Amino acid sequence: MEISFTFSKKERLKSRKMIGALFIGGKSYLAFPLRVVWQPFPPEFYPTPQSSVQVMVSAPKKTFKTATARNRIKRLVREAWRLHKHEFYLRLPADHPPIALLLMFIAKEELTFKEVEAGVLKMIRKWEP
RNA sequence: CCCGCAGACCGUUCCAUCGCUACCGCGAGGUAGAGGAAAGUCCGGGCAACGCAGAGCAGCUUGCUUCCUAACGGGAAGGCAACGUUUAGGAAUAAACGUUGACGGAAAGUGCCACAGAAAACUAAACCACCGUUUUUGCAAAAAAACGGAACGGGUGAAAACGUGCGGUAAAAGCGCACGCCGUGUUUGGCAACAAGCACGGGGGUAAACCCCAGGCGUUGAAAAACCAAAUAAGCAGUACCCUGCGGAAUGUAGCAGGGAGGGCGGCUCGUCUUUUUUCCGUACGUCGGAUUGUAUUGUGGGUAGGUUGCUUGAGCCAAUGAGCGAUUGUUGGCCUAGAGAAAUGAUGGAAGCGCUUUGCGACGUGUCGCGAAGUGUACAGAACCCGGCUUAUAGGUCUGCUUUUUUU
RNA sequence: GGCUCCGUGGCUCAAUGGAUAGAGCAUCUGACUACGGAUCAGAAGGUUAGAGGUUCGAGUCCUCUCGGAGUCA
Repeated sequence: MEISFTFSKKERLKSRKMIGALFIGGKSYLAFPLRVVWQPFPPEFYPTPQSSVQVMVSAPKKTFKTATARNRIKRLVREAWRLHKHEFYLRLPADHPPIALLLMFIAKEELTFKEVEAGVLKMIRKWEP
């Protein structure tokens, strides 16, 4: 498998409907400082996902008041995912349906890139289909 | 020079690696990519949809004048008021400079003004003190009581019925006079707010209490709106709801048997159960035609998921020059400068710049400057249709003007 | 992105522009009791979210800021 570090529009979760479904019925687990929520796409889902994994990142407004702080957190998490997502792809069975993935940042203060990267690696290790 | 205040402006840069969004290119790749507040949403517009004869009422909102502007609750210039400082005056007050001002109307009306005080607003009101007359007491001075005069003084209060001074009087009072404040009318100056003069008058505060006067305002906001369009509901249009035989009725429109087709149940080359529409009309008497209702299905329709447009060339930016005290604006030339959409503009590493602290060396005017080292800081904050303002946040720096103090000459 | 509302002791709420902002629960102290509860008496606890203004006087009226809640597909 070719290792790619890109993170384009196709790999982002953009469907409002799928996001709503995630919050209602997604499976979740904790990998501090992240809380992971995920769910496979239903087979008849339209528009058909272009990638085997679609990811979104969120940071709560309650702990990070300013838009700048939230942007910073989301960029760090997205950057860590971009650099390590190929490891997740290796753990994914070939015949598995496409999945939607939500990474919620739940720490109370801003962390460094190293700490966020460790969290993303932990999250990939803990994932089980 | 330092500090402070006011105003205007700037508000990090470079390299490497891995990325993101848009556009261009067949491709390799190339080009562009947050702000002064992008923020708060406090105002005003553009734009869009819907509504709309005209006028008024209600509601909301603005409030010295003139000007600027697409418009504004914004800005400019001016007027007036309050406060501070200085000067003049015996004082009320005036002038100059600075700062601030939601700055129409309280002599249209209504309400309110706690406590204290005699009285908080009817040409009002007599608590103490003041003055006169009468009576009583007393040698007298005077005291007490009654009646009357009188808002000058005291006291209360945030505020006491124009202010200061002189006259006047038994004592007093805008009662009279001079100066001053204020209102109305009028003349002059000014585009106007307003100012000055003259005449008449006499006035508590509160309109960010009700209210009066004058001006303005249709409603809803890009989740607006237009287009394409899975799904699904209503509506509209079309099609289907059977075949064979027997047989009843004519005052009627039904029934029976078999077959076909669909569905359910039972381990199933069968069996069994069930459905094959409802209501009505007829000039038809053929088991025919029409209407209606229901079901199924096709099309249409509608517009959800999703997509496209709106979406960045605009009251645009820069420069020169003309008009204006100024806000602003005319002309000419040049430029194109983010366009995302659960939401891009980044991450990591390394340099540099700037500031602060500590410290070493040198210079001189002895607390500053220059050079070097170490540590540390580098803010507030992220476009969401677009503009014009206001308000709030902000490390550090630059420029201009000014007050006071200190030091030196 | 737009709109509406709210903010008063630890909690739940009052207060017409007018004295030192009041009530219940909770807290503390004392009494009662062998002890505790209940009861009785008393006390403490407030920058009325913050700042500025109007007024003689502001929790209340006006402006701005901060925080919170709700609502519109």
